This record gives sequence, structure tokens and C-alpha cells, in this order.
Amino acid sequence: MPSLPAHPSPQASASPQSLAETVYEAILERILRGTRPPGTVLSAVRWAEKLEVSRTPVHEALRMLSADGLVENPAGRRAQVARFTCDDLWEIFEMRRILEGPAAQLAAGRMDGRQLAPLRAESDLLARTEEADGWMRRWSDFDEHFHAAVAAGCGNGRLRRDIGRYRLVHRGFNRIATDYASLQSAHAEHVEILNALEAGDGRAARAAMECHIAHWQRYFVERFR
Amino acid sequence: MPSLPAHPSPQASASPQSLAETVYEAILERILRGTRPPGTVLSAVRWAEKLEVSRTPVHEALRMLSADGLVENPAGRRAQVARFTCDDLWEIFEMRRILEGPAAQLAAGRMDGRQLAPLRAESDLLARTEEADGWMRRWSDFDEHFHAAVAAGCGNGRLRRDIGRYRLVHRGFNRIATDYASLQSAHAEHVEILNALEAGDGRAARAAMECHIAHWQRYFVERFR
DNA sequence: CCGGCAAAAACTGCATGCAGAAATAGCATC
DNA sequence: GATGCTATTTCTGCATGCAGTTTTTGCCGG
Repeated sequence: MPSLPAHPSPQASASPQSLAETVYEAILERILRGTRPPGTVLSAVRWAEKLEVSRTPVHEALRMLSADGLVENPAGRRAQVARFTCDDLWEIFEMRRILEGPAAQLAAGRMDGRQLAPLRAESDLLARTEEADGWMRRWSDFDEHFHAAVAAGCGNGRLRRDIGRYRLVHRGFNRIATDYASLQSAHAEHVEILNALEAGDGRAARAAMECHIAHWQRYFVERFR
Repeated sequence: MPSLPAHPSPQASASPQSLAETVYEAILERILRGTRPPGTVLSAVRWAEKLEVSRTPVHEALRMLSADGLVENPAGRRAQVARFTCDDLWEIFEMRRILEGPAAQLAAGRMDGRQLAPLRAESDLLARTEEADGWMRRWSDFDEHFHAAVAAGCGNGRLRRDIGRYRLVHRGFNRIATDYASLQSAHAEHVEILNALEAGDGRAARAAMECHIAHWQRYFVERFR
């Protein structure tokens, strides 16, 4: 089961993206899935063999992951999946609050019905879903869609990109168990933000978003120990 | 006139950092100095010849500069120094405001006399300097030191890193002429922030910092056309 | 059974070769 | 002179070789 879409052999169309990016995504997926827990050594040679490419694109992919903060790549020594301390967790949530608060404020003045309606619909659907009926999974999807939509709706490409980076890192240690009650209260906060966005109230959207992330910051840091 | 400190020949001690980083700094310096204006093509082959290294570390350096946003590196085509539009300028200042505002707030509760005293001293020295007596140069140094110190003092390493990135990009198009009067009023704003930091008033520090950066945002965007 | 040490294996970073793509130059045509 | 096409040159991305270093392995003394 080769991980790359296909052998780099002549058959099949040339990859639309660089090999390094393909490798990046392959490794990223393993890290996010938890197949490679923090501290796991990521040898360029091994990945090159596994993915059937040379070491060069693997090396670049590891550099990219290092830039994302998901991999520690000390010069000369082997790369390994980043290990997060409690302080790291705190910092990452602080960054999310700093970035996503203003993003929500900006988005309130920019997002229109075409962008908000799908979120409202998905939110309503979630409200009508039973706990046993894949609610957790749907919540997770909505969380992803919601935060991504706000980041996209803020109108600042750099802000959007940076938010995406920290959400990615966040997903890197997503292994902390989350209980139904907490997710439900988080959803209530999502709805509150959504209300503010629909009303075009930037201040309220920002306050609600910052409050939302601060809650999760406390929740996660608490459970991290 | 080789730009690298020395040939990679056995003589001299091994470089403390990787070749790629050395190349990165060499190219970065040219970009920041304006020797390579926006749109300039950055051929890996040429730089490899010029710096007397192989293409591999140059390639990595260009990737790094691309991650910083100083270089556009479209896959397959040649890299070139990033060209900034008016919107880019606006976005970059918006990011600085979003990041440095909270940083000032955090720093107010964390920076102590040992960190603040040198800034105050440098600020006072600037106030006693005449315009003809290298005032502009000293202002520029102080600006650099001041914002870097606040970023360092916020206690969040990721926030500090991100602020540094955007200040770097900022320096990339520093070519906009600045007049004495504007710099003086900017310095007054710096002093206001410094007062708030010394008083430990986070709210005030944040407000003053956001106001300061918003002023410069308008000033720069205005002059950009 | 564990810590220290030397030999061996494996790996990283850099240099370089090569295939295919992009940029450029040259040339014909309008 | 401007425009479009083609041939040539140049470059990028990837594969691979090599030197130096790190990491692992194997062994010994405690």
C-alpha cells in the first residue's frame, strides 16, 4: 500500500503539485492521524524508501513541517514529531485567540448570506442530531468548517493563512478526549458567534470568539496533565 | 568578492549554522538593502555561482524566503523578489496591529525594569538628539529595538516569532520616504506605549500600540501610490 | 542488571548529473 | 515595426554520490 497516489512512473498524468508537497501531505496525514505520535523519529531515508522517492523532496517536506511547528528539525540530527508541553498548548491557544478574535470582527462586516447560510444550515442540522447518531463526528466537521469560514471571510489572506497554521498545529495534539457536554457548550458558543456574524456586529463576534477560544484554552490545558 | 564569510574549504572553523541559512541571510540582506528590488529574478544557479556553493542550499534558502513572504516562488518557474500591492501593505500592517497590540498588553504585565530601562534610556537619548545629528538613524534603531523588545517581553515565543516575520516583510519595502515630522510623532507614540508599559497598564499599552500601528498603516498606504 | 566505551551502521547536509519545462533568442510573416 | 512561431539556451526539480557526524550496536567491567 504505497502512500503516494501512484508510482512516479511514466504512467498516469504528471502530478499537479511538486513531489515535495505530496510527501509533505503524506507525512502530515500520519502525524494528524496520530499514527506517528510526538517524539517519533522521522528519518528522511526511511520516508524516501516508504514513499518511493528520493531523499531530496522528503528533506523539503520535513522542512515545511518544521516551519508549521509540527516537526522538530535540529540541524544535523534527525527530525522528529514535535513534542508539546503544557506551555506550548497555552501559547497556541493564545495565538488562536489573538488571531481569530479580530478575524471574527472583520468577518462580521464582510461575510454575506451566501457564506453564512451554509454554516447556519449545518449548525441547525447538528442541533437536530442525536448524540448516538454521529453527533461528535458532525460537531468536529462543523467546528472545522466554521473556523475556516470565518478565517476566509475576514478578507485578509495573511490572517487566514496564519489561522490555518495554528489550527493545524492544534490538530496535531487533538488526542485529548472531549466529552459530549463540553462539545455541546462549545456549539452554543459557535451559535453565539454565528448570530453576531449574521447581525453584522463585529464587536460581539469578536468578543464571542475570544471567549470561545479562552474557554477551550482552559479546558485543554486542564486536561493536558 | 565572495559574499560568504569564507570558502567552504577546510580552513577556518566549520560554520556554526547550515549553509542554507548562511545563503538565506546573504540573499535576505540584499533584498532588505534594496539591492534587489521587487520583481528581480532570483536564479538559484546564479546565486550558487555568486556565493560559491551548490544549488541545493540556495534552493532551500529561496524556500525559506518564500515562507517569509519576501520571495515569490511559483513551482517550476524562477523565484523573484516579492512585489507588494497596496492591499498587501494594508494586510501586513493589519497583521502587525493584530499581533503587536496583544503583545504590548501581555508585555505590560511581564516586562521589568531590567528590560524597560534600556528602552527608556535610548528614548531619552533620542529626545536630546538634534535632527542633523543622525536623528533619523537613531530613530530607526530605536524603532527596531522597541518593537523587538515588546515582542520578546510578551512571553509568548510564537507571538514573538510571528511579529518578527511581519516586521521583516515590512522592512522589505521600507523604501517609502519618511519625513522628520512623522517620525517625531511616531516617537511620541512610542513614548506613550513605554509609559503604559512602565505603569504596568496592559489596556493602555495595547490601545497605544494599536493606535500607533494604525497611524503608520494610513501613513504608508497613503504614500504608497 | 546497569553504565561506560569503542566499533559499526545509518543518517544528514551538500555537490552534482540529468530529464523535462520555462525563458529567451532568432526568424519569418504581416 | 510589430507579431507569432520555432529553435536554442537556461533553469528547476528530483535522483544520487560522498564526507562528516550522529546514532546505534556490541562488549566489557562494575
